[in-house]
Amino acid sequence: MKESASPLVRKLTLLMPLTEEERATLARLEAAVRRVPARAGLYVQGEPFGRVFVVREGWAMRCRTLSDGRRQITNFAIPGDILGLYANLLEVADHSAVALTDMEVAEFAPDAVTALFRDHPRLAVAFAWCGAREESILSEKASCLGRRTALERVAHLLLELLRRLQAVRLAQGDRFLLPVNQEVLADTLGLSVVHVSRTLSRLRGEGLIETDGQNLYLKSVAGLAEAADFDDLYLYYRRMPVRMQRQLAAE
Amino acid sequence: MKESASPLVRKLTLLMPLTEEERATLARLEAAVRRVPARAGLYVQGEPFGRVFVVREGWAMRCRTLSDGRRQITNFAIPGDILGLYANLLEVADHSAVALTDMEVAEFAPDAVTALFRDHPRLAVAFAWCGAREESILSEKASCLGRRTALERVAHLLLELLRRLQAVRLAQGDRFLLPVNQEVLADTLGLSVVHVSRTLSRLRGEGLIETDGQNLYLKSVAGLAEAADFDDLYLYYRRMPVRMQRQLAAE
DNA sequence: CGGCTACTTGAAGGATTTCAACGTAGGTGG
DNA sequence: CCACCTACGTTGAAATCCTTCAAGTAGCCG
Repeated sequence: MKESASPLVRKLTLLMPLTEEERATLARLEAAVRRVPARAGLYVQGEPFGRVFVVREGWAMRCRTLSDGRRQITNFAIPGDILGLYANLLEVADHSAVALTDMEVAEFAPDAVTALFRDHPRLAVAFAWCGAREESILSEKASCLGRRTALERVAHLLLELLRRLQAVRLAQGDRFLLPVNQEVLADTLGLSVVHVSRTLSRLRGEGLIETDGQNLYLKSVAGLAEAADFDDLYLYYRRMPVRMQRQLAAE
Repeated sequence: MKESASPLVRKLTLLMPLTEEERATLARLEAAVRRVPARAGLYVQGEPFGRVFVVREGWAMRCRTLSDGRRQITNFAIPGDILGLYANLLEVADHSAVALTDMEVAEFAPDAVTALFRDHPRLAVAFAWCGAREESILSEKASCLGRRTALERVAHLLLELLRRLQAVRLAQGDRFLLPVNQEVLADTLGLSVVHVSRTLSRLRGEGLIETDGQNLYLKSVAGLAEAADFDDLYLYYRRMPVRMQRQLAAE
């Protein structure tokens, strides 16, 4: 793989080797690139979806807002992630996507996804895999919010982000940049800002992490994994089942 | 629609009208029917998925278990729901599916899903819609677990179940049978059994619900919706976007 | 320097959990 | 037919985790 490959290509390559033609198809899909400033909305809960986005640079969040302003961030989107994959299926968005940093995104019409499913079965599977993975991450988030303590949730989130960033080569060893403030973390973790601050202090105190502004260093990945009961199975970083690969090759 | 239509057909019909041929295809898919006793596992976290299931009768749950036994139920499966839709994409299951009651399920090989996607684009969209909806329900669950109080969570769950059961005609007005004990509710809601009991009492005390064993009567759907900040947008009970329908008709 | 935002810390309060006891209903076996 | 057992729901009291309120600090920028 070329070092210049897009984050999406890097991510999908973990799933299955891509042919030159498939790379070219993805490159065409990612041809229309746009910059999005921090805090801009990509799509908004209750309004039509509009377009599909592939994150190439920067972070976004997907969130739901209650009528009194309480907010739950359901997932972060990092480079390589797709936003609005189901735009074709829904009249209006069931959640919002908002840029957390300045971003570079590729955007295309939802119809392009339909065309991809029709003309490129292997890429269709890769996209379906992205959707399945999204669902699995959401599932794991539910088990964090419902059944893990504050300390476990924070440790779990940091490990998840590390693994996901490593997959698209955006971590430096066990270090990465977390470009969000503690209010955003609180809304991700289902905690108050104050308690996020305390919990991070505690992780620092136990020697599990170090922080320097937004720079994070997971000093003991093993210790964090133990503290969080973390198992990365749900992130799907395994090859596609062999049976599936054979089936696709036959087409 | 014939009254004898399967719950899956009833559910998909809400999305788009199905042709006779599509109904026949679904009937073939649901041909191999099997009974599953309560407490049996359909697939198990960490083990290969095996087969895909369509619930025809009875309830199941999808859940994740932490290593110390804590459990989060991520969703209930009721008649018309599909379990293991992504079986093809994953080597092993990221969660378990367990029967909550005696069930009747249709089962088929994951390859049948692949074939369906290849040969029946409209049904493929309908299945993708099921997946998208599953993700949306999970998202809403996250916002319940992370940002709603116990009372709101319980009210929200009851309303969600009512709407979903109504969609497959398994509710009697605002009454339905909830075939689970409070321990299961607790693991769904991210609460303790004791607090579920107290919260249900409170809803009864406020005249919002009545219970008689497992029979539930939502006395004031409006009151519950207000208490829960419930908006059924996330359940996707809207027709497919017109644009999408046109696109498919053209094929 | 003042004013903003973000983070931290202490103290008090509240929501929920845990522990424990009790009641009821259904099922089983003597 | 009754005694016993188990599963489930309820209720009270104490404990805990987390939130809220409040104040203080640090960094940044005009």
